[in-house]
Amino acid sequence: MGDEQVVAPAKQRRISQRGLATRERILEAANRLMLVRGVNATTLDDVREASQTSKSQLYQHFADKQELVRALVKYRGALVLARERGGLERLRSFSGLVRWRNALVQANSLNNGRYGCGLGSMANELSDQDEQARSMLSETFATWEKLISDGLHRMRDSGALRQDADPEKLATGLMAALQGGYLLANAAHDVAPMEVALDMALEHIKSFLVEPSNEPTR
Amino acid sequence: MGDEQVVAPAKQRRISQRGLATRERILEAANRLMLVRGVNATTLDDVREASQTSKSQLYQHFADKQELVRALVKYRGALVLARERGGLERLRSFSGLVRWRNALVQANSLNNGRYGCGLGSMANELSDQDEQARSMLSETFATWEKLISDGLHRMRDSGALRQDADPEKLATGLMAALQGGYLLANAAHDVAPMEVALDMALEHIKSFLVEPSNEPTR
DNA sequence: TTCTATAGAGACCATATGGTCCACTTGAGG
DNA sequence: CCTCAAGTGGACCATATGGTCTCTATAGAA
Repeated sequence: MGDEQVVAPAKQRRISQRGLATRERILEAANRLMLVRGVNATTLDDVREASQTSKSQLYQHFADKQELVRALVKYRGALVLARERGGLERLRSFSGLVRWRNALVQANSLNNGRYGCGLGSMANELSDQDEQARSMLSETFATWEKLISDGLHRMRDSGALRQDADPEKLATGLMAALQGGYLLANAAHDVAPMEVALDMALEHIKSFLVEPSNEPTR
Repeated sequence: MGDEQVVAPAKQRRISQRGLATRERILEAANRLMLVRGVNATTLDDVREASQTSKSQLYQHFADKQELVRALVKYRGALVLARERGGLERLRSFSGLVRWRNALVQANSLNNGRYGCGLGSMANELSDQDEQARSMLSETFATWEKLISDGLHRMRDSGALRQDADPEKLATGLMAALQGGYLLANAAHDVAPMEVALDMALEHIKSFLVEPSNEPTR
């Protein structure tokens, strides 16, 4: 052994558009089903049926269920981060934070609080079951928090936030309030707790504003 | 139909000490296993083995797995509420809140952030799967929050908290921070996020103190 | 058009898991 | 001591579920 890596072109399997589309369809179906039923309560047969594919497709694209789940963690993480980048990368003021809050609350209220956060629920279910998934989720949360803390840094640099504000801690606190809010809202089937939680976190951030604004929190 | 309820003594099955002990053993084992593996990932055989019982015991005390899970929801709820009553029913000052925070953080740090809150994880897994369980969990959260808000009410009545403090909202916010903290800590395998989250909530409550104390947050 | 590798359908398999059943044991009341 | 219901052990069953395999269809390169 030693040179087969050089000689063999790694058996680079060609992948067609059609194949890619199928893979996408599977992930999309898994995403939908596992959000409402949870990962462990969703069977491969459910996914197969919902994605209009066959067993062989599932196993052509994913080695086993665990791999599908891990791919879903990436997929969902990418979705959430893309959405959040849209709402956070231009964040420069407290009112921007309020708009961000309102968007999350409104989206969740459409489900009456149900289902919670796609990342949070996976984290809960997988953290003690799949170390690799846990690690990816943890990184995704970190990236998400960074989007927030970057915005807070911009606010601090521009003088909107006081110097003694700690953007990293504020971001972690806000994320915890968001996740806890999702969880309580899901248990209550009511967005209200999520609103209260986010408002608390925003009030706390507000207390670091240089000149306390009179903007309504909602 | 109409009088069988009056006539029949409801087939009141005698239950012996021995039987009760077995039931307890089953619940205790289910509690332990399902906390670390999750409900759906724990099999009845796991529970049977861990509780040193047999299949017939399981089905003598619980109609099916769902009933066992519902019993566990009650069991765990009672445990948590008993523990929390101990820490909260004498709550009369901000420093009491800090002690409460410290106890939770220390307990969780023993697991390096793992496992999260027994109620929160069940809520996440069961809310979209078992309406009855969800409803019980939601009530348990409400009772838990009430323990907190009662304490805050006492603080407000005694003049420690300002009149414009809203104990119910503060309690919900604190609970969300706690649950979100558990979740992030579990994903990170590190208590730190939980500490930050709780500290944020406590800072927020502190901002309602009549005379801002200089007590350290930890 | 022909050839070949990928895409796809779905029968099939092994096992895990929830759930049933029956025979045996135990213990408290008569 | 006898009796009988509660308690217990564990074999057994049906099915769900993850996973494999084989045969066919399709599409792009030559």
